[in-house]
Amino acid sequence: MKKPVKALGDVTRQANKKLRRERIFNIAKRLIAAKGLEDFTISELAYEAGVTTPTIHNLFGKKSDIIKELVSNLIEKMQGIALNPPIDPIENAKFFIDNVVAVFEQEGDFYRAAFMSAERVRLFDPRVPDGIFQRAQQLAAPRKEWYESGLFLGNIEPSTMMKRVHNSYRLGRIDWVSGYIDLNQLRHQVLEGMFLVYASDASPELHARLIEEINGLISL
Amino acid sequence: MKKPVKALGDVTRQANKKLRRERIFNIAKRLIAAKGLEDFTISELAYEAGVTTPTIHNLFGKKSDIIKELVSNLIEKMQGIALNPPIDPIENAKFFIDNVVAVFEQEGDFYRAAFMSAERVRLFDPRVPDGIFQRAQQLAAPRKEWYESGLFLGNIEPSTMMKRVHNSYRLGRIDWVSGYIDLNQLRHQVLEGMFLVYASDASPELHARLIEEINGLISL
DNA sequence: CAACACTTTTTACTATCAGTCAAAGCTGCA
DNA sequence: TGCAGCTTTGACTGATAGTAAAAAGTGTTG
Repeated sequence: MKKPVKALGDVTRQANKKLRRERIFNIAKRLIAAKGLEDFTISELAYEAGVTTPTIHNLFGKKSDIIKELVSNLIEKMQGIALNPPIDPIENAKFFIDNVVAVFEQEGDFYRAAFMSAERVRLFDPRVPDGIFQRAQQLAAPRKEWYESGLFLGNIEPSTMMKRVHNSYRLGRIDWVSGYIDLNQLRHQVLEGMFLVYASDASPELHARLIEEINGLISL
Repeated sequence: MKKPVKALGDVTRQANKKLRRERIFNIAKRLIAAKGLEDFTISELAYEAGVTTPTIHNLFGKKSDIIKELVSNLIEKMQGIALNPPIDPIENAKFFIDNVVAVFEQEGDFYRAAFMSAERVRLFDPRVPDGIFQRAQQLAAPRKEWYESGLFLGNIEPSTMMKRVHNSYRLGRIDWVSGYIDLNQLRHQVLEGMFLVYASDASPELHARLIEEINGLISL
């Protein structure tokens, strides 16, 4: 029985492979973002990358593996968002969506491709306990301080508020990924949705501020 | 020059053809609803229908024509909706969603397949003025009476309320079509969303009633 | 710098998909 | 029953994902 032996130049080879892989992966992102998942073909990717199709399969596995990889990159990046949000609900909402928009703006192609892929593989299935959906939803939960300080009246279940806030973001994102709205409209739509949800259980003071914010959005 | 001559038995033939077509079209709906547009193949449809693929093409044209037909059927059905909704906002919301659920329940396969197809061909693009989206959105507009009678305070633009109400329905429908939620959950989710939007601009009396309704939903 | 050992790419292939065409088969009526 | 025209089918094309094994390439070491 022979031990399997690593190639002598394995470290260098792996590094090179990673570079090649990265170069092709970026082309894949661009193609998926530009044409959608349906019209993204391995053969076109191979052509654009100047290699043949088996090379793509060698580097990435199946087509669905490319999609999976996009998705896992997405999850990684999304976990870096929204770490130190402001205390005020209105500022909090703005902080959240501004962060999201900034991230999307930087790598729009990638995010649109990744979200398309994610929907396709049902990554955001809300029925999975502890799945991505559940965790993302938690981020939308109203803070305890908002109830303690009387900003929120507490007549509506916090979990209900959370779901509705998350839904505002979710639909906005779907519309953006579908190409129906741009990032400005995304920001507008998500903020409007969040403010309206907050307004449904806000103290008179907060309610007045929210109304002002909502009406201010329209004029933009 | 010969006149093209209709077959002698043309009337009977056309009637039979319509029956065959309908039978296969129903199988197509079932397959699309069950597996999604991506995994719906002409060959499987042919196999399920007990014919060969050219027959499918003869009866329906291209695969995209089947999708188009689903979409045009959907448009037709949606135009037939002539509602006579109750005056009270809460009853109005329930009336709306109960109607929707009843319709979806009756022909679930068709509606899921048709909505998938509609998304695919961007039928619901909100940017098209006077498109389906815009017209559907109008149905969600709050009534003038609600402002005149003081049920709604009028601090938030009616058009804003309309958009948010419509969005509640829209996301619920997307989740149902995607298979994430069933019709009961759809009803729950859409009502919760509509009530929360209403609550953001409701008079104290209406607000109290809405809170009760929202909290009543949870226990179901 | 040449030879080796292993990696990487490619050539050539299979299977499945949508879609086409002309020939064979069938149907409804006289 | 015979036939005109409709309907289905066998046999095909071209595009797609994916695979196996031969060919080409690469980093290291003597």
